[in-house]
Amino acid sequence: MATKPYHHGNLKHEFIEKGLEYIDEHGVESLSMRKLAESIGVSSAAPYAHFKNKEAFLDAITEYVTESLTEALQEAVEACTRNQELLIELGKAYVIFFYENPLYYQFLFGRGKVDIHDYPPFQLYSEVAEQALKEMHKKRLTKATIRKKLIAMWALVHGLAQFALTDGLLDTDKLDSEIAALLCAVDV
Amino acid sequence: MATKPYHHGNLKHEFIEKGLEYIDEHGVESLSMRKLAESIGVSSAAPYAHFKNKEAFLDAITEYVTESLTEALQEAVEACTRNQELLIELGKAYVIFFYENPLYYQFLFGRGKVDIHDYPPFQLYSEVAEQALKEMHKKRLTKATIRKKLIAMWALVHGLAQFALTDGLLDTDKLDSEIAALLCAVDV
DNA sequence: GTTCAATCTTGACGGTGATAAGATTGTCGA
DNA sequence: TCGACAATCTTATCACCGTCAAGATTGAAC
Repeated sequence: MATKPYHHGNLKHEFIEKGLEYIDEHGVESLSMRKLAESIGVSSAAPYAHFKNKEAFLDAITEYVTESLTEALQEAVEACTRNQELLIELGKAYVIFFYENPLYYQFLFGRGKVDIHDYPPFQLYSEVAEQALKEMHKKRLTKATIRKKLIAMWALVHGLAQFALTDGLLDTDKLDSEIAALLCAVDV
Repeated sequence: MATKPYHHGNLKHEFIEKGLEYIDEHGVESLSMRKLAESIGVSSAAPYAHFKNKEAFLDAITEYVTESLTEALQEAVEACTRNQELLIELGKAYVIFFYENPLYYQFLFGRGKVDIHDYPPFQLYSEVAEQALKEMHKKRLTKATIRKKLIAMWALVHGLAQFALTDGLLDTDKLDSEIAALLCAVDV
């Protein structure tokens, strides 16, 4: 029989993976390093060779979730060509990401670790949306106007994500058209 | 010298008050029932005569914060008469509430306990805003349109509150006009 | 004044994050 | 090939946490 090796080999990665899974299922509140370690079959002190402490571990997961979200947005960008569509598709991708993983929203924004200034999803959104806005309005917009529209659109999308967590508020069958209609309320 | 009485007399209230204070200063993450009990000068098991467990205690604080927010909105309503102003003042009150107590935002929405369907601030906002919208448009709006506008406005305001937590994104000197300008981006 | 329920203390339990000390192993240069 | 070294893991332990059971203290009601 194959006894398990003393060195796991990929413990850091498996910890993040299992942590992600746990948060997705039960939320971060009841997550413990010890339970995670046990479920992997490793001692309770093992993770501390890879993460300074629990907070650093959760930071690593935050980074992972943020990357996933950025990728989802990136895919939305690549999947469409027209500028008007682009803004809507970006918003949809953002809302749907959290609609499909409601506990990620709590995890991400409940820890107060997201600094908008250094938040890749917002950076990607800003660049893409700014470009689209400029093309749509043929460069007639001032910087201040663009900034205002960007913040308004992003805030709307981010707020909608919170709504998406509550059942029944957004019609899930028509999530696409719902979001499109709402985004159109902002005069872009 | 006056020895402290065996019965505190108002422990439940003081616990909520101290808990609120602690969350406002340090956030909910490091809050412990024991520390709170000690700071009040009572044994660690004392609070459990008033709260079933820690979660129930935090629920009580949630209720308190929610009430405070509702009152802030109510004051904003009473302080202005014109309908156009009303929508903006409501939004401002909401954003400023969390701008002044950033950790409340994390506490409230990081626990996943806020059910929009039973969230007094949203109910108040909905009633007031719906009334204002109807008067402004002389009853020409369909129910679907009103619903759409309500959700859009609320989502925008709620998203802005998240922004307000990040320094520098909203110009704090001109918070009033900033919010007004952003809300005007929604075609109300 | 007795009784009773509410309130508080003491003491304990299992679970948690974290650290120190030591065991095990892969790696890399001599 | 071998020996050192660093990385990784275990064991044992610590202080802290939420929570409960048992009992002490008290105000209020009869």
